[in-house]
Order: sequence, then C-alpha cells, then structure tokens
Amino acid sequence: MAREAGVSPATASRALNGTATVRDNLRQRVHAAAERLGYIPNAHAQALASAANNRTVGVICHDVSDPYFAAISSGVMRAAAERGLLVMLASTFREPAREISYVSMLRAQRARAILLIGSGFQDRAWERAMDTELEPYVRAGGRVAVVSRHRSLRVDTVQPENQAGAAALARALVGLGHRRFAVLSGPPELTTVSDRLAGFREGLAEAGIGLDQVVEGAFTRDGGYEAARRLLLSAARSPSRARPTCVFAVTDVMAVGALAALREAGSRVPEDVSLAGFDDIPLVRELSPPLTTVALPLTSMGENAIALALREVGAGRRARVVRVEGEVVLRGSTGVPGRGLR
Amino acid sequence: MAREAGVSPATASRALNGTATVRDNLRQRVHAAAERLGYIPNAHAQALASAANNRTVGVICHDVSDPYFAAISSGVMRAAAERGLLVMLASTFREPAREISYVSMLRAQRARAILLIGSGFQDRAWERAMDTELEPYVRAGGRVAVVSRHRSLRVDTVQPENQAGAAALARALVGLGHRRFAVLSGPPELTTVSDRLAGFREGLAEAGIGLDQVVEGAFTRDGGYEAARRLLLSAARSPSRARPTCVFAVTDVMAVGALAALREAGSRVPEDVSLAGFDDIPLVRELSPPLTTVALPLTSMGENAIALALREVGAGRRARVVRVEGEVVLRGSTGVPGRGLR
DNA sequence: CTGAAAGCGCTTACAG
DNA sequence: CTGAAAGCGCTTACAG
Repeated sequence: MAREAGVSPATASRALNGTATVRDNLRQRVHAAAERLGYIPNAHAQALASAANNRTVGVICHDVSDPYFAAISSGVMRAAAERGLLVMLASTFREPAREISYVSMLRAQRARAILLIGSGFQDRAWERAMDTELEPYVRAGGRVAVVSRHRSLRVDTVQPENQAGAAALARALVGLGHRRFAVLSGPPELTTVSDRLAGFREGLAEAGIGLDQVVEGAFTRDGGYEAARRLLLSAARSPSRARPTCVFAVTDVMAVGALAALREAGSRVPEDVSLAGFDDIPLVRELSPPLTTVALPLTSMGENAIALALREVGAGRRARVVRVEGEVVLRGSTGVPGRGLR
Repeated sequence: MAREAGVSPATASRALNGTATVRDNLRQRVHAAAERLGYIPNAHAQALASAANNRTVGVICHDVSDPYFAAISSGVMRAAAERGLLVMLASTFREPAREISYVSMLRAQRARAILLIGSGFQDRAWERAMDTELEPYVRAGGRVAVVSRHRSLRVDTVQPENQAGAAALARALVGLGHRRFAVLSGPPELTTVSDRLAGFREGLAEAGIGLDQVVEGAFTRDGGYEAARRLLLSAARSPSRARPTCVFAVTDVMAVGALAALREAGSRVPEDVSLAGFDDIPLVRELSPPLTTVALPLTSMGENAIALALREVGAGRRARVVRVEGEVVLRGSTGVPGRGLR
C-alpha cells in the first residue's frame, strides 16, 4: 500500500493516522492509494506496534436476550459508539466456566475494559478463578467495572440500591392495605436476590408485618412461572384468611412468568391478588395490567459502567461505587387487597 | 515468560498451544510459569504471526435492545460459544454511517466473519459504500452472511419468507371472517416491509378482498403506537361499516405499540378489532390478549447465519440463501369480526 | 517533512 | 524434541 502510493510505510502511516504533518501531495497520494486498494490498516498490527490502547471493550452478561441485560447493554453500546469504541458482547448463559473463559479471551484481545453485568456466582472457586483472571489484567492496565455484582470483586461498581428499593416497595404495598405477602425469589446465593429479599422484609417489618412465604425459582421468566405455580399450590391448601393478597417477584422477568401462572390459575390481578416486580424492564409497561415495580435506570446504568471503567484511575486507585436508586412505580398490577391467591 | 520457564519462546509457544510435541518436563515448566505469571498470549501478536484465522466474528444489528434482534443475536451467541468464537456485537441505532464504520472496524480486526442482521438501507449511496467495504474484505477471505437483508448485497443470506408468511396470515384472517383490513406498515424502502405488505395484499386478493388502509410508522414500538393513533383518527371519520375489523402490524414490535394505542382508545381486542403481528418475539405471548402472529424461528436464524458464514465456501462460490418459513400462530388477539375500529 | 531501522509479541519453517 | 531466525503489518523514536 505504501508502495502503491510510492512512499515509505512510515509516511503512509502518518498520513492515514494524521499523526504527523505530511506534505499535501504525499498525503493525497496515500489516501488515493488506500481508496483504490480498499486498504484498512490491520488493527492487530496497530495494537501490537503502538502502546496506544485498544478500541475495544468487552461486556459479559448472562443473556443478551433477557430484557434486563438487553437494556443495560444498550446503554453500554450507546456510550461506546459515542466514544468510537467497539463492543465485544458475550452471553455466558449463566455458566461460570464460560464467564471465566470470556474474560480470558478479552484479556488476550487486550481489551481496554471489561464490564461484567449481572450477579456473580457466590462460589469460592469461581471467585478465586475470576480474581486470578482479573488481577493480571488490571495490573497490566486493564480496566474493569461491574454492574450489580458480587461484592468480592474489588472493582468499580454500579450498584442498584436493591435493599432500599425493595423496602420502599414494601412500604408502598403496605400503604395500599396489604398485610399478607408472598415473595417469588431467585437463587439465594445471588446478592441481588438476598438484598431485595432483605429490603422487602425490612419494609414489612417497619409495619410489624412478617413475610409469610418465600418461594424460590430460577432467575428467568419460566422460573417465575414455576415458582408462582408452587405458590398457588400451597395457597390452595391453606385457609383463605391466610392467603397472601400480594406477591412480590424479585425481578420483572420472573413477575412476567408469575403473571401468566396467576392468569392461568384464574387469579385476577389485581382484583384477587396484587403483583409487583423489580427493575422496570420496558416490556412490563405493555402487560395488562401493567406491572408495579421498582424502576432502575437500566440504560444509564450501562452508560455509567463504561464511564467508570474508562475514567482515568483516581489518586487513591480505590474501587469506586456508583449507587443507583430505584423508584417505586405503582401501576395497574397492584391495588387494594383482594380475596387473595386461590 | 519463556525466560521465566527457562525455554525458548518457540518452545513456550508450542507447549501452550499444543501445536507440537514438547517433552513433558519442559511443557510442565512452561505451564507452571504461565500460571505463576497469569500469562495470556497476546491475541494480536498471534493473529499477526499466524495465518490462522481470528476467533472473532462481528455482528451488526440495529438495536440489541429490540427483542427481535436480541432473539437473533442470542442464537448467534450460542452458536459462537459452541465454536469457541468471540462475538463483537454492535448496534447501529439505525444510522447507515455507523453501520459502515462498524464494518470497517471489523475489517481492521480481521474478524473471521461479519453478520449483518436486519433490513438494510435502500439507498444507492449506502449500498455502494457497503459494497466498497465488503468487497475487499471478502476478497481477503472474510466471510459475510446477512439475515433478512437487502438483496443488493450478494452474500450468503438467511431469508425469512416474508411474503408467503404474510399471505398465509391474510388467508387465516379472512378465514376468521374478516373483510376489512388495515395495515400498520414500516418504512416502505425496507424490503421486509414491502414483502410483507405485498404478501398480505396477495393473500387478501385471493379472496377478492382489497386492502383499505395502509398507515406508515417507524419500525419501533412507538412507531406502531403512532401509526395506530393515526389509523384510529381516520377511522373515526369514516362510516362505521367501512371501518377495518382487523389490523395487521408488519412487525410484532409495532403491534405491541398498536395494542397500547387501541387499548387507550377504548377499542377492545379482539372483541372490537383483531390485531396481528409478525415475527413472534417472545414477549407477545405475555400480552393479553396474546398476539396472533407469523412465527419465525429467530434463534435458529441467528445460528443459521453464523453457520452459513463459517461454512467452507462451496465450489460455485455463489451466495447461498437459506429460506426460513413463517408459521401462522393464531392467538387471542384475533377473533371473529367485531364492530371494527372506533 | 520524510525514510531507514528497530521493535511490538507471537508463530513457524528451518536446522540441528 | 528444541532453538535461532525470519516474518506477520504496523508505529515511532532517530537521523537527516
């Protein structure tokens, strides 16, 4: 290509990158030649030759097709596009091993930053393995930020106020008149789950109310569906005055499944039973009734994460935490207490 | 790292990659050293040094947070994960310039394959620019596959049978008794839109029915909402016996918006008016009523696309086309004709 | 302003 | 089986 333009590679490089002043006619010859050849500099060679950082950032989430991750990723992509960065987005499908191996691939790529989105695995071996991957990466100048992550990773974090949000939700539901609650919960080893559960309990406790039932399910739409089925089963066996009048699913995605299960069982929402979720993924507004939830600014959480990761390391070099508040949004899926689950 | 192990770089390379037999004790020394150092070979140097192709494939779609693209991308990611490939996923936010520049970044990365997901821009300048990017890429051995794309690109294609699917849908709706239809359409320069529109017209024509109204909107949920509002406005001005009893939105995403608009206007679905979409994105099953649609196997379309791109080029080196059938799924949003839009 | 040269971190014939 | 050497395609001091 330099030959095609009749200049040295050095000059071609300078002309193409505008990294130094090149005489006009040479510059034009270079650009013309590049045009003619459809030439694009090899990014690998560039990465290798220049100390300059990569233009790629890696994002690892559980599943892009989950609306929660889709919304956050969308924020990341927007912010990345503005900065001229390429995003490598990977889905782990919730397999820890896959997560680790993606980090390792991103290290190999010398990605400028790695973003981990979503709960980590509360697993000693996993933590150690992840630390082992991340430590040399960070030591070599790599940036890491996480959103809604396990605390053990000492990295920049965007952390939704799960506990406070769930507590506020509980208060609002109590304010509606509810006294008997059930929770559809996810895997308890996820901090997101335990925080929301704790917050919800706390909000109820302020009103002197205990939590009657917690049913666990997978962190998916179908997990919510199954958990609601089991809840329904156990409610059918209890006296009607003991049946919950309000169900809180710890994520909107689970609430979507729960709504389907309730509907199938003939429980009307909110006439018989109220239902609330957490996250405010876009689709819950389309349900009927639309879902009461704790709204998180998902897109901007993604933007924050990339901003955190890219910001020059502060003096202290300590992990920063951006706390994000959730806002209770009461919609049609909650109302005054009905006759309860049946 | 080779030094740390006390061997030559060549031996270290061979030991780590298993690319040649290395004596046991040396191999162990190398692995131990790598472990100790948290060493990961620089993928850029590897890409540069070896003819071996990259392990990364690029995917370009309009918007990851759109459930349609999320579902297809999910298929791509799954297939990529199985093959040990890294996916670089980019959202263009529907800006042609962004699309081109992503292709160019992926070329610079020497991505093994580039997948373009979703309608292209029917724009002469864009087509030329895209060709200019793609041609040298393919010439240099890059693979390209597209799903649901503009025909002008002569590359491997996963092509949903938009026309046949829409025709089948029209027949099914006519079978329900409907005679007066309206379509909520997207930008007509998208082939997806014009194909679905043509197919729908064709299906109606077989029964001697004409298409009363076509209202255009953006290819988004809000576009569907707005288009439905306009349709409602014009229906209010026409005699009731002329009002459509069935509305077809050319995508589910638009149908979601339309459903909201109809509901707000007090039109009951399907009692007053039936509503149908196209694609079968997961969320339409959660709506109430659930949406009648033409189901496309979105996830496997993504898998097909990557398989097409990766498959060794055939003898003819001609672009292959995998046609994907849509299946009409009648759900609660359609029924016998009601009194029509009001 | 421009070019020759060294170097980025690997891999892979090529000898041994 | 192993190492020295060349080369992948760039960038960047270093001279001029």
